[in-house]
Amino acid sequence: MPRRSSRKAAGKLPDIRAVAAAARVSIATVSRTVNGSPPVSDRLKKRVWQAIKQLNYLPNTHARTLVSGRSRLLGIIVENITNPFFPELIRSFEEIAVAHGYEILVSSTNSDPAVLATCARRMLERKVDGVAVMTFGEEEPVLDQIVHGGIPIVLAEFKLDDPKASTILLDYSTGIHAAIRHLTGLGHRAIGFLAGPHSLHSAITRENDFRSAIAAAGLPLQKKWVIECDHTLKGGVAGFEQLRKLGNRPTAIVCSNDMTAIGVLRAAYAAGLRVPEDLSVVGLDDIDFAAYTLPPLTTIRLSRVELARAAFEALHTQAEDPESPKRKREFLVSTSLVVRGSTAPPPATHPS
Amino acid sequence: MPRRSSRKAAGKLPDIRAVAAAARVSIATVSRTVNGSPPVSDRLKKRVWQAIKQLNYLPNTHARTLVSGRSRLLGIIVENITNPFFPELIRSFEEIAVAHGYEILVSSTNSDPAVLATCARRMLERKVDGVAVMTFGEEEPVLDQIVHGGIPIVLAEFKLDDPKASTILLDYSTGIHAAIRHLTGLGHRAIGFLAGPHSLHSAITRENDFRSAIAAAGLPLQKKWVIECDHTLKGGVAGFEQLRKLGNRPTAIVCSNDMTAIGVLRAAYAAGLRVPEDLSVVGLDDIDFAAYTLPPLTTIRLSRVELARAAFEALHTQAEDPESPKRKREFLVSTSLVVRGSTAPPPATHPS
DNA sequence: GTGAAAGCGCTAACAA
DNA sequence: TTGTTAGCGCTTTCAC
Repeated sequence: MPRRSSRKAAGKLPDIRAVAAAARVSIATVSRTVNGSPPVSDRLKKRVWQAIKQLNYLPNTHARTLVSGRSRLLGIIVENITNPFFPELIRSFEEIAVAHGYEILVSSTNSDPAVLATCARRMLERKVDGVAVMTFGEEEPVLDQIVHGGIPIVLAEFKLDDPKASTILLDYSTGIHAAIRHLTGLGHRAIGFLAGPHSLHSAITRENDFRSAIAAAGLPLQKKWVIECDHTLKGGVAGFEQLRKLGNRPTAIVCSNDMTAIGVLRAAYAAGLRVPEDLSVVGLDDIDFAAYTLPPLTTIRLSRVELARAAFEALHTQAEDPESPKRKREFLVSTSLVVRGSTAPPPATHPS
Repeated sequence: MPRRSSRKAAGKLPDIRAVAAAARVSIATVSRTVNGSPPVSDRLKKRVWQAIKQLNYLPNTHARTLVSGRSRLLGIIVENITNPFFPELIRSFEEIAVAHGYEILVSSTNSDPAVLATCARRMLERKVDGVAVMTFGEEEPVLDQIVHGGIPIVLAEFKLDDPKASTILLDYSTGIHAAIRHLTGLGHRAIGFLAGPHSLHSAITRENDFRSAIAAAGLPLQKKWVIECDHTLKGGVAGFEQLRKLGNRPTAIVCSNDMTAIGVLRAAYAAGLRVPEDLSVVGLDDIDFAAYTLPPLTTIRLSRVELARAAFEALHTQAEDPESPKRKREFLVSTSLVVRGSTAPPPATHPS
């Protein structure tokens, strides 16, 4: 086995001492070189890098973390990894994090507070440098744990009164108002809303924004046209069924998220209704899939990239520069309407 | 601030020494208690747990890893997290891992060997206890690095000649043969195949299995009906377009994965063709979404749960019990046909 | 059963 | 500029 690693006792990975020995310098010099800490001469630097390459040395992050107190690990806790919105968010977050030399730890709570507690514990044990809590729910009590662990935290739609906490505000209003204007412009006056579970802040905010947009459009709000669903595809199917059972159903439906809207598409098809000719449907999120439903979904885009970027920035600046007084504590991510094929003028015949 | 943590100097998290002091025992006893190592009397055990609870103590995993050499961290490298198959796989893998007290590190290579190399390096630095490589591609050279790092590894569809390596074999053949039998049973004789990128082992295996299934059915293979796509939805759209340009197109199309099949559904709709009346479509994977396409997709199921379970088992047994001679080195995950709405008898009129 | 003490591999003071 | 050394928080011999 003519491998470079055969020089040392087999089975043992090279450590900083091995590198120091090979480069004939002290371990401090190796450490400095690896970390780019200033005072190292080019001559030694070169010798060290050569030894590192030769031995195939990789620094042990655990040892590093132990002494430096920084793990370069970031946690992200999402509500439900089954909803495509979240993998997309995680992916953006990971890309940014890895580009900055961080690793990420992912957890999905499935909206279960007990699971959230476990997640928080796991993050604390692994000494993450920050946690992004993207659950959009009722989380205050458990989060306490993280905050008291002294770890930077960033939340979506939730303010925590702690210097280590930041908040990302989601401006659903802009997108939802645009959607309603789009619909009324098309001639719709009967507009329903399939809401998310009321246990989520975001769901309530979205519903409220819908109500105010309807009011702003001068439309009366039909109470039974606002139905609480659960942000899943199945929930959307069920919600639409409920709406259909009503004597008069709306000609357009706005949904609290895309999965719900896709459920409506599905249920409408099963009921023999054509979208958008017989029924207009609007989603919210603009998951990747939305462009490929049949018909392509008109939806309110909530950029995962922006959200991930804001979350990372909040954590990163807090971790790097905790004292900075000018550190941003609040971030705003906006929404916008994407018009595709699931909306059209209402049928000419009066709706029943 | 009447918090339990106020007893110690603020700002500092309780460590094992603090617990030992509070329980009036040595740190060794605390360690033994936490780890469930045998010789600790119930009396002391109780005192220790009480102190732990009281101080809200969490062991530092990095310190633990440093001394024990085990990180309880498992890596999973996937080909493309954008394909819903992979988030679903990751999720299963995570569930199993967390249930066993492991944490996971996720990486997506996007089929780029350079990224794979980076991933491998990241995993090595974090001292993972094992890596599941679910890229289904050409990876031998880089993987060397992991193997030489002495870390257990499990690959999909790829055998590595190393005692630390295991393999998961995918039995596509069963499912694909079942699909062809289903199609011929329906009356189809003109069957096309939209393959995956030839850079992936799995894509080639799937294509070969298709060819042999066609032969087994006694059908002639139309060469131009086998088209290389790229396992994406867009690729499926393009592949179908190509097929449609042919004078005579097949009455049924089997796709190398579900995303491709969904692309075909989409493209067929755009072309004014009805599925399954005018065209039958079969996918492969059975991603969660497949049940909700319009129409629901008939597909060959490749269980993510089984795959994840096999991957975890391979890594876990190898990590826990490396010497065991009876350790399984090969795992088999099978496939099966799920008949839904995208397949039906071919149109009565002869295909052009 | 329990405790004292020796490190795991590394960074950061402090000296030189 | 470089080297020496003292831990980071924990597990694990080894004595008691």
